[in-house]
Amino acid sequence: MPGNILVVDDEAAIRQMVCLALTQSGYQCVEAADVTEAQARLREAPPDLILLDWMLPGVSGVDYARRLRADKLTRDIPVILVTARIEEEDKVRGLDSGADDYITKPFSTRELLARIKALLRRTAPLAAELAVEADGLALDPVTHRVTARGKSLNLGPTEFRLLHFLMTHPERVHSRERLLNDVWGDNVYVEERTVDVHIRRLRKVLVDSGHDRLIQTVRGSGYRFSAGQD
Amino acid sequence: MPGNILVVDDEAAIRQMVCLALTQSGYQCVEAADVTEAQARLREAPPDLILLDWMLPGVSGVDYARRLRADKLTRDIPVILVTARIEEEDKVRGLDSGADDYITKPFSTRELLARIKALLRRTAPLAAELAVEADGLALDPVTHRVTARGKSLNLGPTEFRLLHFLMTHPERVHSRERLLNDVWGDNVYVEERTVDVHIRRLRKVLVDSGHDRLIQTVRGSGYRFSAGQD
DNA sequence: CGCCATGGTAACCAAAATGTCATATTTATG
DNA sequence: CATAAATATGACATTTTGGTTACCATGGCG
Repeated sequence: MPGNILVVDDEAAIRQMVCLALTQSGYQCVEAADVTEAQARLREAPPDLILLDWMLPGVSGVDYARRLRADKLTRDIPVILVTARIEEEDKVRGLDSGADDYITKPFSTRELLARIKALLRRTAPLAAELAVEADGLALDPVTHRVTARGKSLNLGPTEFRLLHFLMTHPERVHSRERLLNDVWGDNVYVEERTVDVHIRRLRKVLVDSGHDRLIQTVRGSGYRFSAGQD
Repeated sequence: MPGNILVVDDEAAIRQMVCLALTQSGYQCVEAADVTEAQARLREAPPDLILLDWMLPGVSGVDYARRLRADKLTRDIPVILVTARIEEEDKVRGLDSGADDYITKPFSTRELLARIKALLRRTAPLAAELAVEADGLALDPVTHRVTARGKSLNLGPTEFRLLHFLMTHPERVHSRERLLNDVWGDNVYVEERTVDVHIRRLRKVLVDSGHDRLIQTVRGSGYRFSAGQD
């Protein structure tokens, strides 16, 4: 369970308050007062999430966020931008700094924790190169291989990506729209029903080992991968 | 569409002014003069947001905010603290108490409305993902699952939305008209009696675990979800 | 160039969901 | 207790949704 959070804020009081709340909730917290310090902490130990103040002395938070995105090493670390005023909220939202979420000051620790939790849950499975396993069904992104109880299966590229996405984001419903975005990629226009067909093809391959039951239809909503019960 | 706001302030004049502004903007407003009264109103019908005066006779607003956070039932209700003056120290203390935002007296209704709107917008998507539980009946919007004491139930889409709405707005009567608006959506025209049928279908699923008793008929008014007694 | 693998779409079918109505049942009230 | 109003219930027709298959387009490759 990842829980390493880097807090970048120039106000010591805020930093401490946030870190207190975070540690009390079971996260590890590392503080940095500015971008330089943040870079140093980053090199020591890459965090699982960065909480970044919008206003920083020297390089602004937004610019730094952009820089984080540009760097291959930090590209995949989710960022929450902390902004000062409500009025700026909309402005910030429009900017493509690459932040994954925003929170406006003053904020409650409750809201902060909720957003951190939500973001980590959304991105945590993004530990992309790791092999996934569920109920005897194993998928290895590196070797590009899928096995069901040791027996190797043969999937097409799209089915592979689809299964990979589902396995790394289990137990939640994914609308066809989301799947198209996340598996097919943005700015790809295909019919939503195409998802059905690929789900079908995927199930077909899995049916021999009985793993097709892991891919569940949620009528009216989409599909879900679940290793647990029905 | 959430819009139920509890206003806690000992000055009747302020309360009334605020409530007037709120109702004119389409919110429902419930008043309370002190913490005791607030608790009573809270039990009747949990609001979607609480506007809380910092200075209150007896228990202070900050302390009360903390207490709201401690209680599982009220934990997720966003709070705006109304303060007379705000200094750095108070700000930190207040943030620590779990309030989500501040507004300093005197304030314009415009600012108040802006903050309320912003806060509701900020917390709505978060709230939409929160799992709800009452008396062994659990509903998780993310996985789209409903379980009664661990046993998973099967609902149709409409029954799911209906139950979700009822569970997130418990302890209050919902007219058929309101339910049609909130569950079916605006600009959908169906007979009011249709609500009865879906209530019926929902109850049918819940009857095995005995949870059907949580959905109560209020003759002449509508339906109510109540985890406590009838 | 023909073959094959892959992916997208359309068409058809089955199942589920939904709205409405007719009828039964309950409840409030005089 | 009779009556009317409100609600519950079951049945039905219709619509929506998803499963499945067939077919076509594309692109790599011998």
